[in-house]
Order: sequence, then C-alpha cells, then structure tokens
Amino acid sequence: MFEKGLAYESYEPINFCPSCLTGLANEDVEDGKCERCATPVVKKPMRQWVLKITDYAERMLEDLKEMKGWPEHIKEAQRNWIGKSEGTTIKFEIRSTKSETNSKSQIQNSKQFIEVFTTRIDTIFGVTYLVLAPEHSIIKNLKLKVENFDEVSKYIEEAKNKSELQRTDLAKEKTGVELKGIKAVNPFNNEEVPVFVADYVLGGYGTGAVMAVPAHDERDWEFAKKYNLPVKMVVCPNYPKPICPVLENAYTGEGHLVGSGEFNGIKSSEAKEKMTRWLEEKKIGSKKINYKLKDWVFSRQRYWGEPIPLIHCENCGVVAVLEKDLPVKLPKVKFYEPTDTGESPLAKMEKWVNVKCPKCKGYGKRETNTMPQWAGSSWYYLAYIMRGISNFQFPISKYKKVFQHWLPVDMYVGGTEHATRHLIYARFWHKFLYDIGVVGGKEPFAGLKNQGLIMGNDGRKMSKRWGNIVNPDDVVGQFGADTLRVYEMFMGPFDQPISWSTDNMVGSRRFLERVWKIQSKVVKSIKSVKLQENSKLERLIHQTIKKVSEDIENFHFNTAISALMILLNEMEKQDSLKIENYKLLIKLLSPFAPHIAEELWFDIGGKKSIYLEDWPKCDESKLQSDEVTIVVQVNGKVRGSFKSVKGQKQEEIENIALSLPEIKKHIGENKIKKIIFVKDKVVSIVV
RNA sequence: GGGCGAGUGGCGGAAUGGCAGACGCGAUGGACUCAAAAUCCAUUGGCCGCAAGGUCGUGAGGGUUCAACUCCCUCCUCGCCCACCA
Repeated sequence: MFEKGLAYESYEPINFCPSCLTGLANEDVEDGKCERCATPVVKKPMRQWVLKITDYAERMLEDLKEMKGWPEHIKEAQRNWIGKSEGTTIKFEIRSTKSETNSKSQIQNSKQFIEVFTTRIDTIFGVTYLVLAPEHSIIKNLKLKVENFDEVSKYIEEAKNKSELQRTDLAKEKTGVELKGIKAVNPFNNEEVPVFVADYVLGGYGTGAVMAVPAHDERDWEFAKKYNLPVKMVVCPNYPKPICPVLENAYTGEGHLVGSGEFNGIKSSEAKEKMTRWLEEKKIGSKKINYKLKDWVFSRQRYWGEPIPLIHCENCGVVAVLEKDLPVKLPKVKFYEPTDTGESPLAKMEKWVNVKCPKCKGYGKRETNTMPQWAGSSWYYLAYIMRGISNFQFPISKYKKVFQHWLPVDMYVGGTEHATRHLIYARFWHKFLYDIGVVGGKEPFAGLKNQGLIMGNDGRKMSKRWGNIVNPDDVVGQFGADTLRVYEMFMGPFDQPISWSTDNMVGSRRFLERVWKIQSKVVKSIKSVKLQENSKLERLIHQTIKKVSEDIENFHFNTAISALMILLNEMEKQDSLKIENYKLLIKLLSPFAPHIAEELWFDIGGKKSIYLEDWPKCDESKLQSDEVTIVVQVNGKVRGSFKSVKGQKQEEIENIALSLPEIKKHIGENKIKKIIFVKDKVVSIVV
C-alpha cells in the first residue's frame, strides 16, 4: 500500500489513551473511553501511518449492490458508515468591518474565502450566519481582522481540551463565539452575515465549515435560538399558498423556494441544480461528494502487533522493506513497557531498530509503530489457505492460483458488531489485493450470516460488570463438549440473541445419553422387527433426513436437533432397531455431536471415520403416507377432523365431512352458503 | 434523533395463510428403591365443567380472508448498532 501511495504519514491530533500511552483509532474508543482500560481518551497530535481507505469508498458502496449473500441490515450499516452525501461546495468572501484606513494598512490585497459544504444549496437565501469548526485552519490567518481574537482563541483552546467523552455528553448544549470584525458575503444576494466558531461543527468532515440556515436545519435552529440570530424561511412546504406556516422549529423537508430572488417558486431539487450551475460558472463553488468514512489510522504505539515494514533512511526518506525480508518479526524481549515519549516500546530496542537502508545501504531505522489488531483479521481467511499450502512465503502473489480456487469464502459467520469495522477493513484489503492481481475476485465473502449474541442468565450482555459470564471450559468440564455444542445449536434460532441457561443443558445431555443407550436395541437381522412399525419408522427416518439436511443449509439448527429428538423418541418405542437405521441417526447427529458420533460409529462396527461417510440421502418416495388428516371447519372454527386416503376428490371428502355428527351439530338448521376445499388438508363450511 | 431486529405457556422456543404451543426445560402424579439420586411411564396454556364438551388465547387496537402468530394500517414495549456528518 505504501508503494501504491495508499499509506501516508499524518501528524494530526488523534485519540490518545493516557493510561496505555498509545494512540488509538476511533474504533478503539468506546463512549470516549479506551476500549482496553476504560480510561477517557484525549486528543494528541502524533505521527501516525494512515491508510487511504477513502479511495475505496465509492467501490465499497457500489459493490454492495451485487452482494446477494449478505444480510440487508449489514449492508445498510455499511452504507451508513461510508455515509455518502452529494452536495455543493460554495465560497463565501470574507469582508472586514473595520474602517477603511485601518484595514488598508493591515490587510493583504488577496481576498480570503470560507468554503462550506452543503447538501441543501436550495436554502442558500436562508443563510443567516456561518460556522467554522474550532480546528479550522483559516482562523489563525484571520488574527489581524478579528477584534476579539483572544476570546476566540480561548474558546478554541477549551474545545481542544474537551475529551471525546465531554464532547459527546455536551452534544445537546451548543456553544460558540462570534468572530467580531469580519463578515461573510453570500454570493447569491451579497448579504453580509456574521461568522462564528462553534464545536458543533466537525473539523474532520466536509470543509470544516458550514453555512447556517436556522429555518431549515435543526442544529442551526438550536444555535440561532440560543444566540438570538435571525431565522429566514426560504423553502415552503405548501407552496403556492401565499402564507407559509410560522416556524416553531426547523423545517428540514423540501418544497418550493420563497424569498430567494430569481429562484422563487421552483422546487428544491431543481433549485439545487440551477444554483450549483450558477456557482460553477462564477467559479466559486461546485458539485461535491463527501463521505463520512475517514482514512484508517493504522499505527499503534504498542509492542504487540505486526511491525509496519518500513525503514526511515536519512538519505532516501521512507523506504519499504524488501519482499525477501518479509515478514518483519518482533524482537524477542522480556519487557515491553510503554515509553514515556509516546513512541512505541519498540523504539527503545536499538538492536532491532537500527538497520541498513534497503536502497542506499546507509544508516536506517525501522518504523516502530505496529499495526492495529484489525490488520490480522483483514486477511486471515487468506492465511488459512496459505497455511494449507506452505508456511507463509512471500511474495503473496505466489498463491494466486490457490486463492482463485478457494475464494471467495462461501459462508462467513460472525457477529453484527463487525459490520462497520472488521468487515469494512477486510473488504478494503481484498479490493487492494484484487487491484494488484493477487486475488481474482472483488469481494472476500460471498455469504454472510450473523449469529445471535448469547446473553447472560439474566438476559443482559455477558460482562464482568454484571458477573454473568459463563466460562465454556467449566461447562465442557461439567457436561462435555458435545452437550455444549448440541445445546448451543438447540437453544434458539441461530441469528437471534438468547439468554444462556445452564439448567436447560441437561436436556441436551439426556438426549445424547439416550442416543447412546438405544445401542442395546440394535440388531443385525430384520426378522424380529414388526413390519407395520417398520414402514412408519422408515417414513419418519426419511422425513428426518430431509428436515435435518434442509435445516442445516438454512442455518435452522435448533429445529434440526428437534427433528433428531423426534426420531429418537420414535426409535426408543421400538423393541429392536435395524443397524442401518441406527447408523443413519448417528450420521445425522455427527455435525452437532462429533465426538460421540465418531465413538458410536466405531462401537457398532465402523472401520473408518464417520466423517468419511456420505451424507444420508432422502428417498422422496418414502416420505409421504397414503393417509392424510382432513380438518373440517364450520364458519372458520375447527369442529372436527377425519382420516382419509391421500388425493381424494372434493365431492367425496365433502360428503364425509358433512356426515360427521359433530359437524352436523354445528351446522344445525343453517343453510350452507359455501364450501371451501383445500386438497388433502381442509374442508371449510360457511353457513 | 436515525437505522435494524424482536414481542407466542412458568421458561427457551416451534408453526410464514389451513388443528397455535412441535422439541426441550421446569412442574405434578405414578413405577423402581429401605430411602434418595438417576431412569422409565402419564399429565401439563387460561377459564367454566364430575364429565362429554364449551370458551378465551400469539404485545394493544383496527382491517383483509371461509380461515391470520403469519398479510395490511395505527400504536406500545424491549434489544442491538450508529449518532451534531451540514
């Protein structure tokens, strides 16, 4: 990525954990606290490596359309995370309000502009002020023009020192300071509006400045109310009614333009186009697409983590480690405490750090930042394939053919929490590898399913805080691994959150014990088994094969196990059991209880592993009984039922239904209005 | 505030227009036992009834249908994710 220009060094302030002494990316911060140690993070400028994931934003968005095997809600989450919005940038000229003589001497000749991004250029005539993010670089350039620069600096300083946590908490109460001495000029009507700095505008999105339209934006509305700024309505929802409703809050919808000069009376959508074109002609604005997705801060100041394979050379600058020297391994050390300089612990390990520059063979130092934990999980599905072939040889392009054979991953199972982190990163890496020709497909995972979270006994998310964590090792110790597997599959629908219940586990344990026990019923000769019982059982067996096979395909594991329990109940009723039938039961059970299945398989004479056997096939002809139960309804209520031969004609079935005493009773003296007949299922009589 | 899910017995859940509660847990009664555990058998949605039977019932209310847990509309509750993105 470095060589393709997709990695760059940045010195911007990032989240920093004062306890771990490391920089953190947004994904390592939860509610303003360090994910690892729950210490509130602060902002700190640090040197860091950043990957240009934003270059892939559009493709990641576009390719979602083709990903039929992914759940819609995960794709939607990714769309929101990428956060594409189409709008317009527009430059507002800054004008000084100081007297002519003063300004002439102090101000340079060149004009200064504030550029803003908006998705609602149609509301431009409603602009009553401009807002800059505290981080905005233009502020320091305005020092000479701004009369209350001290006050402004103070506000900016305070905003900077607010931790992420405070900034979230204070989100509701808006604050800001006007930049006195300057005004911004609205190019559409040459109106001068005041300029504020306020931390409700984000430095990292768009241009870091917005045009405020309190009449049509809730945040601007709140701010305007607080600081008594004018509100000017310019979009009317019920045009052409002459009177627009009095505003009690911001109207954020679209409509027809009013109070907008030559644009009056046209629709928002049309106005957006016309106004943008007007700006483009004047060269003070243009169409613009913005994404919420930010570039990926890819360095951590931790010991553990893959070293970033770069070398800093005095002569050549940053140079990539040669492929033959990959991967760069961590030095083996006893201690790896964080440094107090904010550098990675690796920086202190001089033997490891000092190397020759691969280019000029001069004096070089290794990059000491390491990769975040997301790095490994972005390609481990490739690593498994590589591992199956050899032991991670570089270059990775060696594996091209093998990757083409195995990829994409058919079914990837993971939690929903990965929607906007791991699954975005993995897709990004895969697309990069596709671009350099290592993998043949654009996407890594064809199918995706999310398992439901297993909640604690109390219905809450398992956590130390609630003391409701269940340790799988303990469960395995008490009940056995197969019981745990069966229970986990049986406890509820795969994709839904379910509370853990150790009490309910005994059911799964009993089930496996009973499977074990009916071994004693197994006979090798058919003679002792009653023929009548056999055909009924045989039908159930084939129904079970069908049900279990389909349920596994559809991830309905709970009902698959239920079907096996039903089969077992029936088998237990038999005096004796054909060995083939018992084998079938074990095969169907084997995916859920692999250990016991294998052991039983050998117990009943299996020579090779059960996992070398073919999966049972369902014989469709043996599925259905000749007999069906017909339900009889009168006025929509079930009043009786009878058994009949399958495929009976409507007339005959109706006659039987009408002759039933309980049906006669419910019909009584009433006239029959209508009879609905559903073959082999229902006769519904309306009186 | 936005998005996505989910509401069915004492509990986990099943049924995707056609007998609601499959399967499992728990509970009750019985068998075995000196006794207990384990195991096995039976019963187990509520209400009325000795019973036969009746009646109500899938978060609430309405609608479509011969028939609705299932489809449509309105609302309530809970969970998860995102959240000042201009």
